[in-house]
Amino acid sequence: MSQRVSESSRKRRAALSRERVLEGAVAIADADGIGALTIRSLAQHLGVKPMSLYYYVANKSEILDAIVDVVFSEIALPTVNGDWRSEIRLRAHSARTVLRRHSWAIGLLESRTTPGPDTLRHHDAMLGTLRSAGFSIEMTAHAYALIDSYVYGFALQEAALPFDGPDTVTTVAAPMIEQFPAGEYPHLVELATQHILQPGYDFGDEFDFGLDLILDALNRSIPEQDKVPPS
Amino acid sequence: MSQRVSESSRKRRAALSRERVLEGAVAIADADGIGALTIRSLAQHLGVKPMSLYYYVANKSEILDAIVDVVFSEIALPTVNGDWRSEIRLRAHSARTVLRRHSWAIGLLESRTTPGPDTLRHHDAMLGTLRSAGFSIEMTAHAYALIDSYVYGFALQEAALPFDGPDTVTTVAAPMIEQFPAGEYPHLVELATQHILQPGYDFGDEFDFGLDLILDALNRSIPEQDKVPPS
DNA sequence: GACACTACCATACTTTGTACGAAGCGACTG
DNA sequence: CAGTCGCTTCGTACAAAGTATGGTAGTGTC
Repeated sequence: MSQRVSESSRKRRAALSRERVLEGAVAIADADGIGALTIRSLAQHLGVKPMSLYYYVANKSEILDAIVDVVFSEIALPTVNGDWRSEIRLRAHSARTVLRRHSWAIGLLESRTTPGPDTLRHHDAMLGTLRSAGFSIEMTAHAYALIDSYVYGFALQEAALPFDGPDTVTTVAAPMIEQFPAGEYPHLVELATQHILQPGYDFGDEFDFGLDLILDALNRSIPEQDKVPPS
Repeated sequence: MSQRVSESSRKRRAALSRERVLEGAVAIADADGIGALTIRSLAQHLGVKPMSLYYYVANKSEILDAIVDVVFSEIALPTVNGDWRSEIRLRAHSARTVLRRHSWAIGLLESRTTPGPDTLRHHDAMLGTLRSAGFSIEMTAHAYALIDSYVYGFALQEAALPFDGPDTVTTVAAPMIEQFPAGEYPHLVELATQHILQPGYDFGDEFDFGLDLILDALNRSIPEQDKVPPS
């Protein structure tokens, strides 16, 4: 992470590198959203001129592909040791945390169809854990599609929530509800006033309910004799 | 909602309207992706000049908000009559179908935080169905977060699949796998060669497995005396 | 000293969103 | 019938963004 270039070579600034470009891209997207990530803003962030970046990346699309892979690299990998449910739960929580930190990544997933090496490594570890737990190949496909759908979908919903930074549920949702045409959305109002707007409610807490429900139900589908006992 | 302008007024072209603008926007996004949707392309599609659109929409962001709402309006609403599970299943399938037709919508969800009227109506109907089925308010919140996470997440994964049009799984996945460093992703290769690349496999079929698993598990969580019997 | 290689950059062109203001046209008024 | 008003459409222009093209400065090699 430090420069080993002689001080004379480049005035004072750390040398550029593909990694520094990607790091900078993630930093900008985290701070100001993916919309603020432009070649020019990234160059400025790095203290160079726009065209310099093209020495390290072919184009902006490649940057987007690469930072999605960076995001995957931050998600903790499950291992094949130990209880499969706690392993999967751990990586699910890790995925959610990472996707919350880089919430722009979810929107990118839809358009990026060339998975990077870290993404592939990630999928492979998940599949390995499920197979070792005793799931058949077919069941592994079912389970993985289910688990990842849930994790990504939950992250997507969290990202779409209108409160992110200083705003709280109350400051945003309450005025919104007041604007509803009277009686137009009765159940939405009921849920909001009687549950979501109550002090202490946190949408993020819903995550564990669904995750455990899914993992428990999946556990029931492993034939007894194939089950790998928790170590 | 119909034109009361005399035929002479505008040469031959149908009169512009906010609806026609949004329809056009959806058509372009469906055909060539959300990236192809520009003010200029949309204007050309409608046979007008770019600046004309700004009479009906404030800016492009409003168009994006609005077409997300259009997508929601296409999803079938569940009713409160009948078996809640089949109602929810129906709308889940509808949602998946619609999100497949408009796969660009998923990527937009993350950035659009101002739900439109059709979106709200949709949520309200879902909540109503769950409440009528006998779920407590708290349980309804759990269930809805779970169901929608799954549906959106599944749609997101489908959208991210590299094969969409004429490409089949085989033509895309097979060469991809061959490029893997040998032995780097053993479980991925196992799953691909022994299951996914087998004739007849369709990722879309995974949807029902997860959906039924979730609905059955949720059903178990309704207290017996609160259950509303299927009509 | 010629050369090549690496890392960075100046210029300029294209594509976008959109601000600003005007023009066409039907309806209504006098 | 001229004038004017409001609705709808458009011409022009500019700023921001991606990037093609072709440098150039520094460093090492023979």
